[in-house]
Amino acid sequence: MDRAVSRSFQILETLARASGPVRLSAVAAQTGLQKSTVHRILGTLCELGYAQQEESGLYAASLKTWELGAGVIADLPIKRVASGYLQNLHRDTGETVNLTVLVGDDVLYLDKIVAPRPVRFSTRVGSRVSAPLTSGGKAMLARLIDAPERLARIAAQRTLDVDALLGEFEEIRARGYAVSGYSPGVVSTGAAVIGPGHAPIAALSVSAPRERLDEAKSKAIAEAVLETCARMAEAVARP
Amino acid sequence: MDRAVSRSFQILETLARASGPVRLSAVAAQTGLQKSTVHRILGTLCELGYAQQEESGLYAASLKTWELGAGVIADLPIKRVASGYLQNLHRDTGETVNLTVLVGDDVLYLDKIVAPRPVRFSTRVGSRVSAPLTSGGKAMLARLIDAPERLARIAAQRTLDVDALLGEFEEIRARGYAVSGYSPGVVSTGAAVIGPGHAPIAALSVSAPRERLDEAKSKAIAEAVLETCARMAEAVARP
DNA sequence: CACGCAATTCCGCCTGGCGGAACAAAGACT
DNA sequence: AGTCTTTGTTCCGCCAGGCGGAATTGCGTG
Repeated sequence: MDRAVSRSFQILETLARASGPVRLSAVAAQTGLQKSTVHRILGTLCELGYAQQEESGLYAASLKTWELGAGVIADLPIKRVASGYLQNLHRDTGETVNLTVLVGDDVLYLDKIVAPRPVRFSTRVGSRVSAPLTSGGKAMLARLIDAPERLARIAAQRTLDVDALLGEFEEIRARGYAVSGYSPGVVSTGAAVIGPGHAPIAALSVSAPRERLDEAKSKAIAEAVLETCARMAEAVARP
Repeated sequence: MDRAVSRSFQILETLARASGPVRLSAVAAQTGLQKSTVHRILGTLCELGYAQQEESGLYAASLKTWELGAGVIADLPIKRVASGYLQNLHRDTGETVNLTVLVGDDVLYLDKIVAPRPVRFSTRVGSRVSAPLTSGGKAMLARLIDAPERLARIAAQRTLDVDALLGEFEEIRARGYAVSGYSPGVVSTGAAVIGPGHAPIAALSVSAPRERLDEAKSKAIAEAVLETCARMAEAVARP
């Protein structure tokens, strides 16, 4: 395990996570590394173009870091197809729509289209949330045979009503979509995109503030999500 | 300059750029590194979660790499505002719209919304193209005082008609937008978003296949681009 | 002007990265 | 089936390069 490599990513991560440029000593403090070590590695990162030093001396991750990441997602089959379906879903519902995948026990937000009047507590593209807290995450988990084990593992780390969730999963499998409201005042409706091999490969979800929803609109959204997921699954199956 | 750090990014870059998983020996060949070195560093990258090894033995960059990049763009003022304006521009024109920034002498594609019937030769989000080849790039360059020097520098590396471009820049400054057709059969119309400080901070452009364009539509697109850029500049100025 | 904090540089110690080579495993070709 | 090739992995001795404590410089502040 190359120590310098590990440290360089530790440092780049703190830069990327920070909002705005950050001082050298802050990086050192946050990573627990020696200032001189951080200085040297930041020097190399700057030389390589992954970080930049402002005139003020502060450091920031550069767009080259973003480019690197953009490269890995570019040839992800899901992402290539999804964009069009996301647009359709957004057009049909008029609300904020999300594309997520399951990564470990979390849901990772791959893409989103925000509504003209966006919801307040909005997740960022590139952020992770514990899967059972989100509609898309629940929709995907419900389609996995090892869902009980997964829930048990997750419950070991955060309070979670496993039995209630397992019951909810039955319901989700029956009607095809999941509902969640972990952000206050926001209702999310999500469904899984089933890949060839019957495994959920992604989820689409629609998030709307509760006050914009009545029964009819909720139903319309649920149907739109289901319909779009089905179409997208087809598109993924035959390239 | 930490050698291991530099090498680890070299390796991760080749993984990210590749389409699909890649074999260890291919990485070694492409980077010119020793197999054992690549193996060790790849091991580290896997441990850190930035790369993954498939059952078949092939290696690929992981979504964590994408997450890292997503973090740096998340708090970029331009990107935060742009999304809505991109959507508007797409709705108003019905064509593929792009958001680019100038990085060095290249234009970097930050975001795009593709038309239902997309153009054939489409640039990828996260890719770079030499600035003077694109409409957005020309629109931004035309607003820079050191444009002549920049063009001269770029011309040293690729064939470029500097004088013609400088003339074109006059025109671009006069009417506000630039036109380009470096992809065969595709016409792009772009304009710069001027930040506080009178420097171009980004560009919006619309790409459409020539056969879908008549004079009226071209004019409408140019106006929509100009209008949207102006509004976006306002939005960036006052947070 | 003096103080304090942050960035940078220095330098000797020594660890951890390096790469050639050997080994194992999986195909490919005859 | 047997051989040959190629690829992934492991081993190990050498020593360059990374490490970090401390000293120095530079900047902004009271």
